[in-house]
Amino acid sequence: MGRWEPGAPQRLQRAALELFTEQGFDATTVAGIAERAGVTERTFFRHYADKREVLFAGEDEFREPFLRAVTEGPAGAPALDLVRGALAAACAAFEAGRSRDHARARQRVVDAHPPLRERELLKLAGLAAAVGDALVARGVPPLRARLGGELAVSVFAAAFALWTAPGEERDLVRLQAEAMAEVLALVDRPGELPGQVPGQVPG
Amino acid sequence: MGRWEPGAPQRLQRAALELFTEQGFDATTVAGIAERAGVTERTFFRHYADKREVLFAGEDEFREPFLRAVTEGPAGAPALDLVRGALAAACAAFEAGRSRDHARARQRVVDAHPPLRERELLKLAGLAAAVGDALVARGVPPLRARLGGELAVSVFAAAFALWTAPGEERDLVRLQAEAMAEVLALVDRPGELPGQVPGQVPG
Amino acid sequence: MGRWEPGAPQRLQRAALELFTEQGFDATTVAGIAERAGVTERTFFRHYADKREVLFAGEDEFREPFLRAVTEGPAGAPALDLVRGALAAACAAFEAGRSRDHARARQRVVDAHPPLRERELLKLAGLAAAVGDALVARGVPPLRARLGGELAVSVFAAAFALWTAPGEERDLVRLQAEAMAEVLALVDRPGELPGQVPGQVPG
Amino acid sequence: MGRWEPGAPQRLQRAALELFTEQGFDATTVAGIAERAGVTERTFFRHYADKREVLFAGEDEFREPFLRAVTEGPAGAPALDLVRGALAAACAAFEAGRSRDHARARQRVVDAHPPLRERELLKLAGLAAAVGDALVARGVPPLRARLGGELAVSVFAAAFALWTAPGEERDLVRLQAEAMAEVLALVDRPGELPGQVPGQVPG
DNA sequence: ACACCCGGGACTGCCCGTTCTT
DNA sequence: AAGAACGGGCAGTCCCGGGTGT
Repeated sequence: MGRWEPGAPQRLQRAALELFTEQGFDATTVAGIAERAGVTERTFFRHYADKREVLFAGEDEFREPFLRAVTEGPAGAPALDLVRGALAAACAAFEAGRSRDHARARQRVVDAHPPLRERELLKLAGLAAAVGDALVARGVPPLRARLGGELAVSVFAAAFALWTAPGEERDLVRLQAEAMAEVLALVDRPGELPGQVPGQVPG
Repeated sequence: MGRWEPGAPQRLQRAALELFTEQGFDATTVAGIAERAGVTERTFFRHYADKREVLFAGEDEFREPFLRAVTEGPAGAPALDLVRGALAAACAAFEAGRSRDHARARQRVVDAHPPLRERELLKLAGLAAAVGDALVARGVPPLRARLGGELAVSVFAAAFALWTAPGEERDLVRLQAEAMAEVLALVDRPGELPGQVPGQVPG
Repeated sequence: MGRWEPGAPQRLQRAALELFTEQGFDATTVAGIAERAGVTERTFFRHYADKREVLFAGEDEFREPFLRAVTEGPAGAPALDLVRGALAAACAAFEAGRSRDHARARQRVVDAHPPLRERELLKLAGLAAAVGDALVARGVPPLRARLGGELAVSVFAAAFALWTAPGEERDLVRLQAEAMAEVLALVDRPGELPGQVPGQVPG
Repeated sequence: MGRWEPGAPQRLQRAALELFTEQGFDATTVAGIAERAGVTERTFFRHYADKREVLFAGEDEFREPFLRAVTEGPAGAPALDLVRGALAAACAAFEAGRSRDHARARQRVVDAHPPLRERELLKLAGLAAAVGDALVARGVPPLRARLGGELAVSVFAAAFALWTAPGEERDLVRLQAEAMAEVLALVDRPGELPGQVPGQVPG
């Protein structure tokens, strides 16, 4: 053990989320975050590449399961089924992670500040591209794969937004299923109506 | 008439695109851009809110037609048809704008630099949200509307990426139609096969 | 007039010299200099490229006369005479500049701190090279010109070191003449003895 | 025996020279040098006091012979003869050291980067001062001794510069002799003409 | 709308210290 | 002795904003 309190990254994350919430992102300085965490500004940047990254560290936790589900999905499955599997895996990984309250608090801050939104969108776009590449590796034509990746991320993001909305109690898997059903309804696919969990046949 | 050469914004845009291309985004300083444009650094920030914005000024040209097509689409039309109309309007507006060569050069730079990608994604996300809101105003349920907006932007972005790809010669409308067809194929809608322009019946 | 006290560069120079004298170069921070000068750290770097440069700004005052004396010296004069002329011009320019007390204080600090010595040596080497180039332009062979430039600077530096020594009262011209005489004595040139002003023939 | 590859200093020197050559001094980070050498940044600073020192380690190889030649020169010899002896000793020591190609590569880098030039000049100034002190110890008057030390170093540096010039094939002793002859020609000492090796009497 | 001067925060790099390990 | 891991502290650069005068 060194001379310092361990867990500097966690203290920095916590301090940053608090300060961003209390006074906003712009009004918060890295020096202020570091001070509250009991380290120097220099140490902040040793752990996080920039002021925004402190809210996004470890957000790739659900990236791996997401991609693995595509890569290891059943052979010969249509692209949409691979996407469905990926969404299910991502939901499972995510709900096993941080608490819903923490996710809500964090998302409130991110949604309120364009610089943080930008970072989040970049991460999501990277995930969408990775899913697209994985679909290509499974034999899906490139353009369709790209759109499949973006659709997967859109559905996930929509479900996540609902999950972190105030008052919402339904769980992530359920919300994601509803979002996917809305996509199908959007393109007017008969036999699946919005509000139903896919796979369940009415009547 | 002032003492200075007019057209500072144009000179700044041109200088920025050149320098970003020559030496990369990070290695280019605002002072360098201003110098090449023959103005001071301070003047740069009078015209553009930040270093990235110089590549995105006036990019909302196609935002208005996009939204108007949704707002003024035929009453009672299904959401997907409104989206289709918006895409067509956006393509028309875009092809009437700057040259394809300029778009290619600009897009090369944007794609190569994460900070510029972030800004682009934020603008697209804003557009998607606006389309979603417009769909809501047309009676589409909120979740479906949100996904419809993102789908519209995904399709447009995919078509645009192809349009600016080196060697690609097909026009934007055609590429957008193909992208939309791929979306339908993805969700396995019978009667429309991928690779075909929708409406064209095989054989 | 702006909102701020004018003369920021002068205040910074003065503050830096004081602090370097009081607490040494390393123990002095740029923030401390700026604070004493009543400006921010940012302003310090706007005026001086680095922490050392604050003691060397405007030191080229004697560079121009030095070089001009070589360039405009009498046609056909031997290299050593051009050097002599340059030294005389430099002495004149220097003594017309800041006070001897200031030069003493500044030189004490520079001599005591290797980083400042390095900067000084670089400036002197640049001057020597410029004199060498000027001599080449006057027809002196390159190698001899280079050595002539370095000799000129060596003599000037030696005289200057004496001039700023505590207790020394002789003026710069006199000291420079003695240094030059020592060079001649060193290479054992008959007819000119050290301690005499060159040109004066004994007996 | 430790677990690590031995010879870290050599690997660091090699890596630094390569990187400085490839991308310049400023663009090269200590972390980059350490990575290429297969050690950590911290280890770099255990071996070299700063980023520049890695190119100057062991450069004092010729300092000792240089000074010894002055200290142990013939009693009663004139200062200039002691200087000559020192130069001869330094040349011998240097040519026994690293290869001429390595010296060329290193010198190219040093000459191209002011921070490295500064360090080199400081080392040379230290040598000149030491030679001056040694001359004082041999009875040379202080001012003349100082100038003698600087002259010795100037001549050596000029010869070294030629020796590392591209295409130059003459050896260091020869070049040093020519430089010394130019000094004598500069002060117009009769009986020795420039371009001749001293001691050779013209036909 | 441009010039200039200055403030202030983000971020990087150099360099040093300590502690634990081998 | 040599190295890994972690943190402190300062120099220096860049982005961006405010103010004032022309």
